[in-house]
Amino acid sequence: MFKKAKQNRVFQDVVEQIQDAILSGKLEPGTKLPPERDLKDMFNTSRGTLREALRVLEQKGLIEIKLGVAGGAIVKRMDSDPMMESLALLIRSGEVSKDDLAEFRIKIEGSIMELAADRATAEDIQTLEEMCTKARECYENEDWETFLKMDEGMHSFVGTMSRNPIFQLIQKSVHDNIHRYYDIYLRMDHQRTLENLIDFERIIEAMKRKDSQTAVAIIKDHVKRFNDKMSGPKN
Amino acid sequence: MFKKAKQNRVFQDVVEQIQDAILSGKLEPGTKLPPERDLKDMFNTSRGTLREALRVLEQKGLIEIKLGVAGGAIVKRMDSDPMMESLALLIRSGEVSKDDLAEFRIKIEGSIMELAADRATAEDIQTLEEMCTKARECYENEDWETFLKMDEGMHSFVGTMSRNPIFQLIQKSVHDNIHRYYDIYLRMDHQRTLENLIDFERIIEAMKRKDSQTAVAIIKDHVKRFNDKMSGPKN
DNA sequence: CCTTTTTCATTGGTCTAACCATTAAGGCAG
DNA sequence: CTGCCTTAATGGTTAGACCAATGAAAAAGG
Repeated sequence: MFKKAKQNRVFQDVVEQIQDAILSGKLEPGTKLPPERDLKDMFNTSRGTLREALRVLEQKGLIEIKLGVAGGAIVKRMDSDPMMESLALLIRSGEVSKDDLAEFRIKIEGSIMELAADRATAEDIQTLEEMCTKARECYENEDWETFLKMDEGMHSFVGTMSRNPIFQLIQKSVHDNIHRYYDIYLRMDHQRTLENLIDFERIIEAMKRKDSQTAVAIIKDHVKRFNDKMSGPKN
Repeated sequence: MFKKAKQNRVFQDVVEQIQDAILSGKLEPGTKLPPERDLKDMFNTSRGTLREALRVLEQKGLIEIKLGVAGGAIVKRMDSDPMMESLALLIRSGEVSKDDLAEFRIKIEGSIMELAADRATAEDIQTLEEMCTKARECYENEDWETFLKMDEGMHSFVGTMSRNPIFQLIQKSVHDNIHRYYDIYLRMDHQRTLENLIDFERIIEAMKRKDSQTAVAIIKDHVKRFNDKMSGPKN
């Protein structure tokens, strides 16, 4: 029936005022807020309290704070960093297991691939082909490090092709956390490397035929094989 | 090649130390941290700086701070609140549109339903049936408010049935944000109310037959119709 | 006149020391 | 026993000072 009466913490009021100003567009990204010593007077508070508010806003990803004479709090454009961090905390705290993440990744990469294949333009496919060609060169030159980057680049580009920012940021969050905590498994043997390459070549072919379901099936299998590799050694 | 050398902000070091202690399990949920005046001595810092660190940890959802004599910082069990907040900020800042969210919801509810239908136990289905029966009673008594709650409850329970915490928390985040910002569209006419009910009754039947694909198709169509309703009036 | 070095004012980061506000627990009056 | 009151612990806030980083202006050098 009732909501808990709001806590009367001064810094929270400051946070809300600045946050609302940013979200309502009154403060656009790039705008510099007045220096702390001015802000504290505007809000009629102390510098310590004001700084607690700024700390919260910084953590939320709404502002960025720079040092020095031309420094101060600058309104930031929102990105997926805060979301990546919350997901990372859920993983590291054990609320989310490796298998949960693996299962989630199969589904989400499937959904992304379906959208991407349906919406692929000729330019998209060409870009993807070029990345794939470069990856093949890395494979033949046995440059595994660059190969891994190209591989991740292709996954990421498929996310872009979905034309949906939520999928993009979720895929970014998932990949970021996989690289951060399951890095060991990415050092794969060469057979797997070749398999990855072939997967993407087949996906591109399917995209050209506008055959999204085949593309989805390939990527799901692709992720599933990676998960199996990951499930073996550890945990 | 190189990463930006870490900023030497004292409070960040305090945040990292406490965060690592929590994530490594040295500090379990429910543990009470020492009072600020003791902590500041342990970290050899000032109270202001320590409080900035606590503010960040509070924002991350790692601790909860209570007032009064038995108060202090208590280690919290991680939940989806920080993620819901980041998503809310992305929506409110305009980085994510209503249509993006709608499209995402169709895919994610489909994935969730597939898992839920595949893993449904007899008890799960019975619980869902009971919720559905209650919802029908609300419909017949024209108690629309309670009906909405039951409807959301069923969506949420399907999330639980997926047995995957990531899907659960993402669905929670999406629903929370829909209710928060698109509340108007939830006041639906009675025809739609009845449609919702029939959808769930059909989903339960499909689950009983272990026919996950039909269940997926129904929920996707269900969400799609809601989205169409939502797309009409505003924005 | 241009380039390099130095100076310096601005701004965030930290510290100290006090006082205010909230709350649980125990004591006391009825 | 009930209910009010006091009290001590603890977070919340304030004020004022100094430190550290940084970019811009001034000075020095070519």
